Amino acid sequence: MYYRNKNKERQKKKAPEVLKLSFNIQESIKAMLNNADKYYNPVFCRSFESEQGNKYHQFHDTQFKRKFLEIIHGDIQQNLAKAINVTSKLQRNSDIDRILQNDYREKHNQDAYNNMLKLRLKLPVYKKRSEILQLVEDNQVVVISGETGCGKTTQVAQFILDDELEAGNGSVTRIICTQPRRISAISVAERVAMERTENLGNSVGYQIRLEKQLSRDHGSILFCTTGILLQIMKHDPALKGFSHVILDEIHERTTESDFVITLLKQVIPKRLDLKVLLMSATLNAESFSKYYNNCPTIHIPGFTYPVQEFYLEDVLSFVNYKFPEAPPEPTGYRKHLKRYKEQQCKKEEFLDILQPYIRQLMAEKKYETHIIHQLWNPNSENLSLELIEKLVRYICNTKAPGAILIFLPGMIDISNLNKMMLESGCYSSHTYVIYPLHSRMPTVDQKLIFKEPPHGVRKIIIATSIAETSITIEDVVYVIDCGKTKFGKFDVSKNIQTLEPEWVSLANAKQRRGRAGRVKSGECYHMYTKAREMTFDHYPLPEMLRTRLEEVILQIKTLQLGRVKEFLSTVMDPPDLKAIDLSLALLETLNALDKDENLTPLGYHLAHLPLDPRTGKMILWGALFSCVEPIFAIAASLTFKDAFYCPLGQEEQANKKKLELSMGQYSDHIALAEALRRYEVARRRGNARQFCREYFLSFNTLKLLSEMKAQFAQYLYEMRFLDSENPSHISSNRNSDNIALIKAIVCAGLYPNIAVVRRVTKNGVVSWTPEDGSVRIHPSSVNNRVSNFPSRYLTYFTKQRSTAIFLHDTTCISVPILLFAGPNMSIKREKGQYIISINFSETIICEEESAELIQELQQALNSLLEYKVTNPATVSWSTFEVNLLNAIIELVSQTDQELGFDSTRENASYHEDSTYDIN
DNA sequence: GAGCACTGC
Repeated sequence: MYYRNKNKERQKKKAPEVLKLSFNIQESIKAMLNNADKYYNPVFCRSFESEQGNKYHQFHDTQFKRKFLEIIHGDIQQNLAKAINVTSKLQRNSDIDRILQNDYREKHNQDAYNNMLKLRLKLPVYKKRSEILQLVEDNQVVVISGETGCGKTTQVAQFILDDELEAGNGSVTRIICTQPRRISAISVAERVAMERTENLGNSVGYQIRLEKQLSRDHGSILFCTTGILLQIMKHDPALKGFSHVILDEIHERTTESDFVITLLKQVIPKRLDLKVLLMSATLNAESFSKYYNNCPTIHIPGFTYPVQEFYLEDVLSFVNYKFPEAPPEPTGYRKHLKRYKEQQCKKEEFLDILQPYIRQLMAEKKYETHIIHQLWNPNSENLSLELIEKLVRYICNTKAPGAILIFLPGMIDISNLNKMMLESGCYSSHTYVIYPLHSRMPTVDQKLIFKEPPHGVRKIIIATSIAETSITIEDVVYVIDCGKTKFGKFDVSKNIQTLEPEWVSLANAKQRRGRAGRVKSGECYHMYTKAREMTFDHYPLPEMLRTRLEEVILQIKTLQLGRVKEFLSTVMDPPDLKAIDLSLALLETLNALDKDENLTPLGYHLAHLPLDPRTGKMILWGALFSCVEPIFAIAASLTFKDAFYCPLGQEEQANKKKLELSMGQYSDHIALAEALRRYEVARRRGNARQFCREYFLSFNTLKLLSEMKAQFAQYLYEMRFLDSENPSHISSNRNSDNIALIKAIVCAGLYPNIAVVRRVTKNGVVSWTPEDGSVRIHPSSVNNRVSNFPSRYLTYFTKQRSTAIFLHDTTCISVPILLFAGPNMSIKREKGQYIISINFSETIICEEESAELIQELQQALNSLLEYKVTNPATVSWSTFEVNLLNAIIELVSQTDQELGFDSTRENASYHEDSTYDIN
């Protein structure tokens, strides 16, 4: 009874407020809308029937109209057929042939070149040179399989180039070679240029996003990321600019390389003179050959030093360790019951797989009984940092000098092991250096980690899978592989991204082992049994099967590859139809595709921006509303990565600094914008590095983000959505200091990603979304420890299920902002009041006239956006358009101040420290 | 109280 009363009381307190716009705002919206009738009705709200009967919005701009209709009505087969007849840059020119031939022959007289050649001759791949060249000569597609250290990445393109130069075919030879990572594209290009005793930009070049050193047009090799090749194919689908395409590391099965492989299958029959080389690790080379009608495969042996392997059973004989006993029986709670069931499942699997093996070990009597006893314990399959620490100590005490590399699943584990080691007192800084290595930790940007430590000091690196391929530390001799890795997936049935630890694949395990044998023979300690290894998958799941497909679909549409499902059924491992449907539905909601899967004008722009479609929409709004700096900064941070480090042991200080950057706005997004703004101010003053240290930010990331902002501005300028290609230009930043507006645009871009705050607990904030029910705010969000929110609504970009469903980045938004952002709200009249529901279980009660005005404002704004994307142009800040935008600005700003958000800047501003190019 | 790793004319 007491609780019921208390509850009632609570409900009373929560009696819904009725939203009413202030008189002034109502008047100005009315005046504006009256004006609007005259202005926009004939222009905005009419559609026209195109020749094909499809419904499109009215075009004025003929240039955009031409481009757009071309994409809508074209198809790849026609384009390829057309492209074949176009004369390419690669025209035979006997003068060039002769010059390049002499130039190449000349090299053999240089000592430097010949010294490099001596080294190259030692690579295993060199023994197969003539065989590879013959295969390429005889076949259009060849698969080259080879292990690390065989030299294929640096040599194969050179074999082809040198062969053609020598044969006098320089003018018609141009090789493009893709790499999955930016760093490798650059470093391979640099290495190859060095081997040819040239500077970059001659016969060797590279191109990655925001950075290039192109090679000459004839007789050359261009190393680039796979994404760049895809971009090239958008305007040169037949790849007329190239004679050879080499795709390296395709066994990694990135979405991009899988996509390119599928696309090339259509290009090959039309361009019989194009040679394609697919380079892969040995493990799955066969499947690529199969995919290309059993094209020939050539295998190249690798060269690495031998690595001795140990498994859990061996490790237990080196160190004395007891796994904790099995967990207690379940209690009645449902939550625990679920976990208990999971554990039972695991236990059964454990017994099925491992029992026979343990019996065999017993029979062989190779291991002592106490070890066998440990293996019987199902907890031996769980990650034990204690055991790993004991093993590290064992290696340090009994083995020869050499760096130790430890693979762990994630940040928490790295942090815990690091702490454990420091607190044990066994790793004095005179004899040990310990580096945690994670993409979000400051050590990734340090060069120190690659250096050999002073004599008598042992280097210990505690890393995630980042040290498998992305970061190579040469002097590693001992590898400890915990056997697990965190894996991002997309749960189709629940429509949610997940991140959970899983057993690695054999390919990962092999790669980890190989890290121990780069400079001399090494040792690898697997923290799982030989039996467990037998259950590992051969390879990780291809990326295309574990991510959302919006961007892939937009690519399919701009490349005019036809129906999405039809095309995706031709990739090597086609994604789930349900996953395709979910992404198609979202693109339709965003108005990027129409009901028939056709690209809309908005979709056309989103497909051309190097951004996720939601953040793409955000930057279009940012351009229209003239608040480019903060919005572009937020969009770049969300799709690329944010610059905030997680510094071990200083997490609290880092969180405080982030809170400071959020400027009392209850918003991670504002903190992202502010971080980049202050970085740019600091850079102009010459103290950017110091600023980054003080605020626990990554200098490298901020630098890239800043450049990305400029790239967005360039595209939008070319499309005429902006008046300047400089993102700092005053004309693009009239409203950059209006924080309420910034939040409104963030919300409009991220909509329908809205959550409602339910309650604040000791352990953080619990919120609610219609799709998932209860969700948590991630501890790294500035909003996780807020006790009193000015509004109950949050917008977010990333939602991910790990130990719970977390919203990683959040912005608290007021009701008017929510109304502005939600494009499909419905207004119902009930008991004399208007109830606005926003595709969302929460309803907002609104005073009648305000409701109508908001709805009309919404419609006018949507028409404006549609009109603008169809007829790209900037807003003329002196006309009706500006009245409409100002009315919206007023609407979203109004209650922000009342709610206690500080909406205007006092100390800091985008207009301070003026660097605007007024001209 | 916690984010494997990549990428884009």
